[in-house]
Amino acid sequence: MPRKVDHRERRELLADALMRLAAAEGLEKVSLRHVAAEAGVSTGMVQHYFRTKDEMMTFAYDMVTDRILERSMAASPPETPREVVRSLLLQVLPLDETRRLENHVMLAFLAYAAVKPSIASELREPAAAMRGFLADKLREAGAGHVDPERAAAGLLALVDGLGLQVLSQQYAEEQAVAALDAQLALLFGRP
Amino acid sequence: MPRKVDHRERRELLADALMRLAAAEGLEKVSLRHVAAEAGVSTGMVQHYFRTKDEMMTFAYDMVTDRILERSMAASPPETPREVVRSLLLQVLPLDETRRLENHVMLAFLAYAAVKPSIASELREPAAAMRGFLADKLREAGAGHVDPERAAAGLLALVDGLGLQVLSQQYAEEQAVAALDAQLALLFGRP
DNA sequence: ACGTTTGCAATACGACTGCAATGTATCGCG
DNA sequence: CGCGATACATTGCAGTCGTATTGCAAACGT
Repeated sequence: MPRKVDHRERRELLADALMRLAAAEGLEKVSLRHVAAEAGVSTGMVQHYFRTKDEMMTFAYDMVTDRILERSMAASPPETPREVVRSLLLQVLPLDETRRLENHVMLAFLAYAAVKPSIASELREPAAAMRGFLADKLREAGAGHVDPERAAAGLLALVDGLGLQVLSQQYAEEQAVAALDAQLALLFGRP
Repeated sequence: MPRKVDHRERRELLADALMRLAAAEGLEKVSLRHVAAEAGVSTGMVQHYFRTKDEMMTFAYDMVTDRILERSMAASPPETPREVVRSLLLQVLPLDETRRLENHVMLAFLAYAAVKPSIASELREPAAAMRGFLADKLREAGAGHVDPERAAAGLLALVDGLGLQVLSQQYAEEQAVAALDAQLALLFGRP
């Protein structure tokens, strides 16, 4: 049995347990032992697949960003640029359980990255990519009277902030969607 | 000597040490001993003024929110509603060292509150107050074509998101200010 | 067939944690 | 002048943490 395991699969199993734990009890409760218990395995196995805790953490973070991008690309049949922009931004908001989990992990990692410059740099590249993609779509949509780059950055900051407020239960999900749509209406005009 | 100490003052001294620690090394490094060391006192004294760690944490959080509100109220000579709005929102962005510290603490607490409903509820009230205040100013300014409540919520989410990105070094300070001004221009028209 | 590698379990270690208990010095008050 | 309350300091405890070490069974290469 031992030789025949998929490394990637095991690591994702453990990272999923980590996410559940982080979303339910906070990042501070994430320890090798707790992750092992949540996943129903021994702590030794966790150590086998992640040599250090930091390795486990960054793997989980990378997994989350990958999944968000993946999902954003997936659910996009040929639509107008405006619809693409909206559906992408909706993928970032915590509107269902998986996205809630992802937002929790992202938030925890952002708080961590705010203090560890090494993590912060790793985080900068995918964010810039997404901003560029958004800006292109905005240009296509021809929201002529605003700078696309700035508008893209503003939209991303907006959904980040909205996600923050939804997670901390200051704001309901529908209100967040409404706020996003209001901003899109401001940029594009009424649909 | 013992009887003649100002309780509030001592607690703020300790909370300041906590903030410095949280901003420099992350919330996870905040422990009774570290706070004591940072403040240059014994851990016993910390225990004397905060019976539990949670008590210390919530005090620090309350202190931060109080200071932000205080500062927002203070630096407001009679101005146009638009200027009031802008200066208030600028008070939230991490544009100098004290505000950077405060943003760090707020971020860490938000991540914490996303998991502890009890903290989240304590956090909801001042946020709603600020939103209401902002909405009033927007009404005064007569940005007629948008719902003031929604615009206020959107602006707060925007500065939250911008703060997040500035802290995690994805975005420079001037860019954040520019993004805010762009949004204000969108709402109010060119100054 | 067999030794090496891989997958995992169990345990031990030193550092650190929040917290309680205890001791001691200093003040206000009767 | 006492005497209780306040303001600390010191120490100890039970627990958790990340990590290193060791052990062992199963699969593979030869």
